[in-house]
Parts: sequence; C-alpha cells; structure tokens
Amino acid sequence: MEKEKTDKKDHILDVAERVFAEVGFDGASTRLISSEAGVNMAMLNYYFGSKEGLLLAIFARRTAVFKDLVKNIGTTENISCWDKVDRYIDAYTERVFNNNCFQKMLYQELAITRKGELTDKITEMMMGSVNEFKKIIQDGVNSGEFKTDTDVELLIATLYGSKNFILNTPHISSIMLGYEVHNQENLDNKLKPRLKAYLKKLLNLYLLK
Amino acid sequence: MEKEKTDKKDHILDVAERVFAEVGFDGASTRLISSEAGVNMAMLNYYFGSKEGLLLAIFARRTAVFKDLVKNIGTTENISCWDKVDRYIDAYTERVFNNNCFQKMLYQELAITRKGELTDKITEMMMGSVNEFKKIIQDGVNSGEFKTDTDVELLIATLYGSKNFILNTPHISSIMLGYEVHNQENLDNKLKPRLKAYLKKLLNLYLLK
DNA sequence: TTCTATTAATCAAACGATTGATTAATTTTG
DNA sequence: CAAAATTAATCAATCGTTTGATTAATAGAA
Repeated sequence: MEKEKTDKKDHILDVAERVFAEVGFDGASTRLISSEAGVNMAMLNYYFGSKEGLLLAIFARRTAVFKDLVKNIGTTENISCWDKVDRYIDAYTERVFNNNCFQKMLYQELAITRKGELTDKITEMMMGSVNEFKKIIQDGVNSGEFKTDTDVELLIATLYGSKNFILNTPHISSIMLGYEVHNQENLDNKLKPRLKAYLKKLLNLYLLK
Repeated sequence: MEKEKTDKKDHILDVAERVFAEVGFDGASTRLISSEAGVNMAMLNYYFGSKEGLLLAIFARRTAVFKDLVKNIGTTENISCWDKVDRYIDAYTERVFNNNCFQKMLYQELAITRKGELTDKITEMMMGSVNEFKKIIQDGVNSGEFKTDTDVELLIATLYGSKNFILNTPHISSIMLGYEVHNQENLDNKLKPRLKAYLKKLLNLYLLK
C-alpha cells in the first residue's frame, strides 16, 4: 500500500545518504547502494529515475525539513542579539548532529565543481541558512551590541567550518578527541554539548564589547 | 634527459592535483587527467604505475615539502607563546594558500572512508601539523599565559575548519565574500591577509587572559 | 462472492559505454 | 646501435541503465 511504498523509498534514501557520505557520489556504485539497502538494483531507477535523481531526492527530502528549522530566529522580538546568536548555535548544532551523514555528503558535493541543477539547489539552501545568521550579526553590529570591526563572513566560516572539520574528517578528529566520532552516542553525549559551549564562548568573546 | 623527465612528471602531478581537487579522485578518469596534461594515457601508468600510484605520488611530493615548513616554531626560544601562535598562523596560512588545490584534494580524501596505505600517510602528515600547534597552546596554558579552560582540540578544528570552509566550498564562499575565490589574485591580495588578521584576533581573544 | 483486468512492484539478465590497465609497435634520445 | 619514451590499439572489468518476464495487489464486472 501507499505507506509501505513511502517507507521503502525512505529506506533507500537513508542508505544511499549514508553510502554517499562514506565513499562519495562517484565512489558509490548503484550495485553497492542497492545491495546495502537490500533491494534490487533496478529499483533505484524505478523509483528515482537515475543515480543523480537519487541524489536529488536525498536533497529534496532534507531541504523540506530544513525550511522549518532555519526559520526566523532573527525576527524574534524582545531578546538581545547575543541571545539570538546563542539560540542559533543551539539550533544549528542540533540540526547538523542529527543529520551528520547528510552534512558530510553535502560538503563533498560542495567541494566538487559539477554541473547544473544540484549545485543551484545546494547553494540556495546554504545561503538561506547563511543569510539568517548574517542578519543576526549585522543587527547586533548596527545596534552597537557587537563590535564594529566584526568580520561577519569569516565568522560564518568559523561556525560552519569548525563543525565540518570535526564531522567530515573522522580519521583525524577521532584521534584528536580520543574517541570515535562515528559513534552516535559519543556524538550526542560528549561532542555536541562540548561544541555548543565552545562556539558560544568563542563567539561571545569575539562579538561582545 | 633527466631534468626534462622530472619536469614532465611534475607537470602531470600538477595537473592531476588540480583535476583531483576539482572533481574528486573517483570522478577523475585517467583519460581526463592525461588529456588535460597533454600526455598519452599510458604515460600515467608508465610513470606512476596506477591511478592510485599517481595519487600517492602527489602526496609524497607535498609531504616532502611540508616537513620543512611545519618544523619547530614551538621550540623557538625567548618568545611568548602568543608570538608562537602568531607565527604559526602566518606560516599555516601561507602554506595552505600556496597549495590550495592540494588542500582541497586532501580534505576530499579525508572525508572518504577508504582502505590502506594512503589514509595512514595522510593521517601521519595531519597529526604532525596538529601536534605542533597543540604543543604551543598547551605550553601557553601550563605557563599561565593562556586561559586554563582552553579547548585545544576544538580550537584546532576552528583554525583548520575556517580555512577549509572558505577554500573547499568555493561556490558558497565566493557568493559570501563577493568575489571569486578561485582567482589566485583575490586569494593572495584580499583573502589571505584578511584571514590572517581574523584568525589572530579570534585566537587572541579566546586564548589570552 | 468469484472471475477477470489492470496496475504496481520486483527480479535476473543483459545492454552499451566507460573505466583503469596493458600490449606491441613506433619514435626519440644518447 | 641500444635504451628510454611515447603512441594507438586493445584488454577485461565495472559502470549506470534498460529490458522482458514474473509476482503481488487492487479494482471492476458478474
């Protein structure tokens, strides 16, 4: 029935997302993906048209969820700009830790100079999140709450990049931190609160007068 | 003659490094690499044995150079720990901006869970650089120059990650910054000094009491 | 209900194209 | 000349995709 079909498609998307994150888009053969998902190879084309269609479907699913999550922290009234930054860091950290396979896949695609439709879709999604944060910082600078010589763009690079380094170079960060970052329990219990606290302190020192 | 042979091999390594950075290892066919380099396809195997051998040769060439660059800022006498951090940021920024194709390729490989020899070689190279910086920070904490609650590992993630975000997601960062980050002139004249100044201020605020 | 049509889902097999690699022949070099 | 460098042609393997057939599920007509 209809529900089971959706479940199966969702299952394939889950598996493909993980495999793409692990070995990259070009490194992931349709045979590997289908065998990992426990489905016949032809089902990928049957459901998603092509390998690239599968990739697009993964992005479509996540972006649909993200639109709700990124929304209007910046427009909340009656709280300081720093509190907005604080909330943004919380929301952002939660989001990326709960979708770390997708995040890893996302930045692998961003690193590659490919053609067409997907790049635009990714860029649009990223810029939405970026501009939300940018607006918060800019408001804080304009209102005098934050330092005037704040480098907003590089601060964004720090926010996104610090997390990327941890999650997207697991070989290195696991050695650095002393525990396996692929382990979701370590991620949730150890790394997530640590990263939140670190980012808040770092940005607080950099932004506030 | 011997010199020309080395030149040709070096030329192939240059081109392959760029192509790997642009489309990833799996996305770069030997035919594409050889045509971009203007050599016959068989020359890749003739010189480097295999496609993976070519990748290894790229790493071997860069690591040989890096061993000289990473050396002993930490053991310099008679300067403060902060001055060491200052110098490290300078040296690090210079290094990554002058090898941004290699850097991009490096982190694409680090993101992928692959087998064997290369991963160990990459990890060793990275940890050498990481530990050098870690030692500087740790000395500063122990001597009382830096704050005691410094999160060294996440600070490393910030240092490396901020730069990675700028250089490895050119689509996004070019929009953010308002100019093309692939343009080496923009990189050297605009971004490099800006990133240096930003990182120094950020780390200064975070580290110093 | 029971029999028949229709549709969706699934499969093994095969397709043409491309992959990385190798061969054997040729050219260049010393 | 002999050795090294370079080439076009070719190799088996794997790639993403398509095929035709089969099963399972649903709907319609009696």
